[in-house]
Amino acid sequence: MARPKTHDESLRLRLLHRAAATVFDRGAAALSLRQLAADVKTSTTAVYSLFGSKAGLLSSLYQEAVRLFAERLAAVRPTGDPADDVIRIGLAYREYAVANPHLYAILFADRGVQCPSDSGRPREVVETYRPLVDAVRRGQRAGQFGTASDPEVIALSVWGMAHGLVSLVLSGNEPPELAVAGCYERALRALVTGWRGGEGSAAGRAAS
Amino acid sequence: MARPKTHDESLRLRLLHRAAATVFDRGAAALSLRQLAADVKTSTTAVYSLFGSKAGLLSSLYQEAVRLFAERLAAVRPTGDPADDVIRIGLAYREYAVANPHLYAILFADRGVQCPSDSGRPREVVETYRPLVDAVRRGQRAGQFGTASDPEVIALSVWGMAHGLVSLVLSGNEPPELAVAGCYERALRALVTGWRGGEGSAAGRAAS
DNA sequence: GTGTTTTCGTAACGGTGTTGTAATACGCTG
DNA sequence: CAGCGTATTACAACACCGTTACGAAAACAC
Repeated sequence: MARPKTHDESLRLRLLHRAAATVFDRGAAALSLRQLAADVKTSTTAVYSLFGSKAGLLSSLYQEAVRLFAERLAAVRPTGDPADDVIRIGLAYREYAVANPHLYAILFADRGVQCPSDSGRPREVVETYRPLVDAVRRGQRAGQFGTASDPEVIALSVWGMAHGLVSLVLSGNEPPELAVAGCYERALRALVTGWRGGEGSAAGRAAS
Repeated sequence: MARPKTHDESLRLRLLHRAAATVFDRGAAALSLRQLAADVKTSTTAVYSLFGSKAGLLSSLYQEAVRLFAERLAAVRPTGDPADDVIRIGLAYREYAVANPHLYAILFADRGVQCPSDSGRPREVVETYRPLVDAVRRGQRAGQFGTASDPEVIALSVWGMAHGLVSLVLSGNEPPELAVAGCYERALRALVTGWRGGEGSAAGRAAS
């Protein structure tokens, strides 16, 4: 009927791959559609016909990053010690973030900054912490965590601590004379220990 | 000697104030120097003679935000229960972040994104967690925390958990069926409890 | 060979931060 | 009081961005 399509799946992958490379080592802000199109020897129109907009391109990149992240966390196989599984998931979390800081930044970027089109759909990052919830649930059944709190709550606290310490490092807000790397695991273990006997045993009940 | 200066301290404050207002409710990305200059009825040159660049302006804004943040955390007066002081500092942390999300975002933004000029100097955010370290130190003396870890390490874990949970909320990565608001304090208390008896009492020593 | 239709590259639009340049407005001098 | 010197400012140009309108290109139908 008309001229043959060159904005096909192959070009889509090439664009995605090149964009991933740029974002990987220079960040999402350093990604220019003009430069990207020139690198892949096409025009900016290709990005718009294949991804809709720059936000759409970043959204596809986001999907890919989340997939890798979920794979990395799911690769932590359960052992007979669920509490230790939680720690190892936390370590894998940190490992991924340190290895791919810019992809990690895309994962946890502000909602407003990115994906203004499909902001209705929930972000899939939250799906990646399912293995953590499962580990906590197994730990509760094994008596390693108190049953006073839902496993989701305990998992969220671990998730928050991992994300917080990793974010401090990646954003350059690490205390100067104190390396997070050296106490990350100890902090996680302290938290796990704190959930053991149910919360609020020592300092609880005062406020709230 | 020449025409009178209008790019003086007064204009500097007006620019800073107007920029703060814009950043406060629309974020740093929505701040345009042209719009800012028009609002204050001057030219963009004023920003460059007073702040050097947009990054310089944001850096001044950063200083201001850090000052407010430090004030808010220092306003938590020590009581006879240091462990509870730690919790209350954590709650104040969250309160500030939720009340001023965009200022909080400036505080913990990527180093690369912002302040490319004065990136040599250490960031002052780390200074704001001094009250937390002090509270932990008092708690150790009172026997509420184990002495196996430096107070800086314990404080950093609390700092990380607060920052992590708050960041998850602000970036829109909160689990859908689970409000952080409802378990934030419980998580902090669990962590404090976990540091009580020295770390690693239950799940320790397995890895590492 | 002409028409039609789909597709794509180019160029333009409105916007940004930044910088070069020319006009301004005063103090000093004659 | 006129005019110069100069510090200081406003304006316009520059290079770049994401996005979009539009005309050219290409393959099929007749």
